[in-house]
Amino acid sequence: MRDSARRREQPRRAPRISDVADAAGVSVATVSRALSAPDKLKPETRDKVLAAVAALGYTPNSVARQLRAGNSRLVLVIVPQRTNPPFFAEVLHGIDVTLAEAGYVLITGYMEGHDHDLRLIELAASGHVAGLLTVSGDLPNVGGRSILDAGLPAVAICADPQVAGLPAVLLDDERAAAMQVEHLIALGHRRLFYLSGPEGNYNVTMRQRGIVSALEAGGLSPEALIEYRGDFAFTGGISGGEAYLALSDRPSAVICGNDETAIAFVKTVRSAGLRVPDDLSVIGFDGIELADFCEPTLSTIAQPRFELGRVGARLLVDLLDGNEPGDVMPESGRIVMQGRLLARDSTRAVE
Amino acid sequence: MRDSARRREQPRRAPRISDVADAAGVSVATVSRALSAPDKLKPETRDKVLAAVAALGYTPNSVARQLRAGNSRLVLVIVPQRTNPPFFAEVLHGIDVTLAEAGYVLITGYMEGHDHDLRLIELAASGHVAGLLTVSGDLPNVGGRSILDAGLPAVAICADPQVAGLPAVLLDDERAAAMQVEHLIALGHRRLFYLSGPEGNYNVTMRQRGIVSALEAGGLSPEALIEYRGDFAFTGGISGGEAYLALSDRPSAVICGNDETAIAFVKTVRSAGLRVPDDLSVIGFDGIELADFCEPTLSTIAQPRFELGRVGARLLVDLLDGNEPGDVMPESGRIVMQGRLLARDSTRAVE
DNA sequence: ACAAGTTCTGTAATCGATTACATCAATGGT
DNA sequence: ACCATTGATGTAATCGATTACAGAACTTGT
Repeated sequence: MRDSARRREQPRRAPRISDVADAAGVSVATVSRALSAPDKLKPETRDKVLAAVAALGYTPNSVARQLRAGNSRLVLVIVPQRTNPPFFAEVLHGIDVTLAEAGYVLITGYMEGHDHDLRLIELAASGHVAGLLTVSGDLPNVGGRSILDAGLPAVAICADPQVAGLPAVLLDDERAAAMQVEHLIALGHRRLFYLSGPEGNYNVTMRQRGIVSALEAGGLSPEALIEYRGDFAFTGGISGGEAYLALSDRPSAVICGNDETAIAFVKTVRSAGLRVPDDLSVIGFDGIELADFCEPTLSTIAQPRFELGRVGARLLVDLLDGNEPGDVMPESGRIVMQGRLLARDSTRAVE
Repeated sequence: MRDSARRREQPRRAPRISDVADAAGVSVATVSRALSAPDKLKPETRDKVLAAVAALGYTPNSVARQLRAGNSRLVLVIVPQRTNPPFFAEVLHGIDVTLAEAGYVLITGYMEGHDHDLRLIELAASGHVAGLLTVSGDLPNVGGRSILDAGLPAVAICADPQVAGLPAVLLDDERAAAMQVEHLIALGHRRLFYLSGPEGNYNVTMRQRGIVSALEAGGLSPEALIEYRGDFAFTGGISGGEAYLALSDRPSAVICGNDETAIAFVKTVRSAGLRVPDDLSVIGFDGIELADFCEPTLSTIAQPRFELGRVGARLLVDLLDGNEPGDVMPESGRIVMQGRLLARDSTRAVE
């Protein structure tokens, strides 16, 4: 069977409800009811209509339906472009599965640049979209016009809930970062190199707090930590590695902002002849699959990526269903999940 | 400034064109013209209307516009879920950038399972979407109903163009796989282990051909190749590694279907005490960033991932603009791009 | 000052589906 | 046998924008 031929048989224009009505010899109202409230029709009428629907291959035009109903089944998800795909892919998977269960479809809006973002702002304001999820701390904002101005129900996932005042599903970044430090202190490390992320980033700020308080709790002074700003990407791992190598008195352990950064860091210091974990311990963050396949296997903090996406999407669906925020989430406006330490080969006790 | 307060000031309902008309003291037609054909209005009328638009924060409802105009600015992109995120992320980036330039918005449809796919089929048939891109060889097809039945303009990227008869943008998989073999033969390898992908997959089939012909051209018999079916994921690399280890007489080189598989394969055989490239050479496929950060750095075939997405999206946009396929692409219906060998540390000449 | 032509703006039809209300038929009660 | 009630279906308004056409206002030429 040649598919190209099959497609040519398709009518040039998609069948409308009136085409079905004509074919079945009923009114458009009856067709509409046959599809949305079959019980209200006499069985024989219903069957006649459904037969015509099947014969014509009719699918209701959802644009018209949406205009009339005033609501949409589309959810816009804002994602950072080109950053940490293995992490976001899994969060998106949780989102996608959950939205699908609730009958929503996902529009992915990559944060990219100004003109690009403007399109997303207009999309949100244009009535096409029912709600908004953001997995990015930065939100489209062009010329003082924010994507939030559209007033759509919105939920932040792993992103700063403060700026926007949005309900949020978050990792307990503070605790998770403290776990990194505690793990290293427990192994006897006394001086740490911290390869962090961009200034102003919510996750970075929260983790900073956790690190500081864990240092204190572990009896170390703030000077025990040398910080270097990275970017959550491979590039930051390389420059961070170079910065580490340039130190005259190198700390024995390194905390990385995410796994990709950690992997690039390890690669960089190894090329310079250092051995991990013999010469230094390295711990990552995120728990992407790959962290278990690199050399040495990477100790890290696993985030419940799928669950973060799932719970965030569920929350949005609840809000779209008309529930009040107070009914579906804690007073604080936040649902907080915990990271989990995966101690592997890249961290080791000091001799 | 408290954003939550700002949002509360928003009118409960988005302003309509008639609200603007009232505010400006003109008819709805004039408002519409002020936005779409400003030259046709007396400058003072136009300014009055635009002032009202700005004052109310009016954005045209694109659902109504779409219903009237009969066309949409949404493109549905079908992507495999949970497979090789680093690869697809970059292809998607090329697609997204290109669609954005042309004023389109991307809906990501992950291939997942039956109910999930049914939603995508209905989305395509519902008039919501202008066109279709697929980066997946499998297309949503539930109960004999295919997403292609909607008759949308569609383009395949890196995916089987045969089944669907779609215009396609492809990597020359046959040539690329031949390059893998040629590289290994040039290094003196005479027996190869081939960790391939799922049976029936277009890329797998084409590469198979390239491998066979390159073996022949290199003077090797087909028996020089031992094939093991993987899955383009980490798991396939592990099971493939175990299969390799179980061989009594192991080939000196291994060809992998993609980089993630190769990385997991390397990890597996190393845990068993084998050294790469001392004991065996391994070559991957795709050229994801990570391939240059693992240990040892991975020889691979780089795909022009961004360009594949870009060219595919451009082609779809041309078709949506009403161009005939013959005007914007070769007679064959295919645009073919070449891979590039990246020879790194995981492959080495036999002694 | 008036006809003819421009220029500008308003009225109303339209896109395709949903649904309140109207209408008509069938049923049951007395 | 007739009225009231229920059930089934049709008619037409509606969602919010665009645009063909109509009509008003304003020029210009004679």
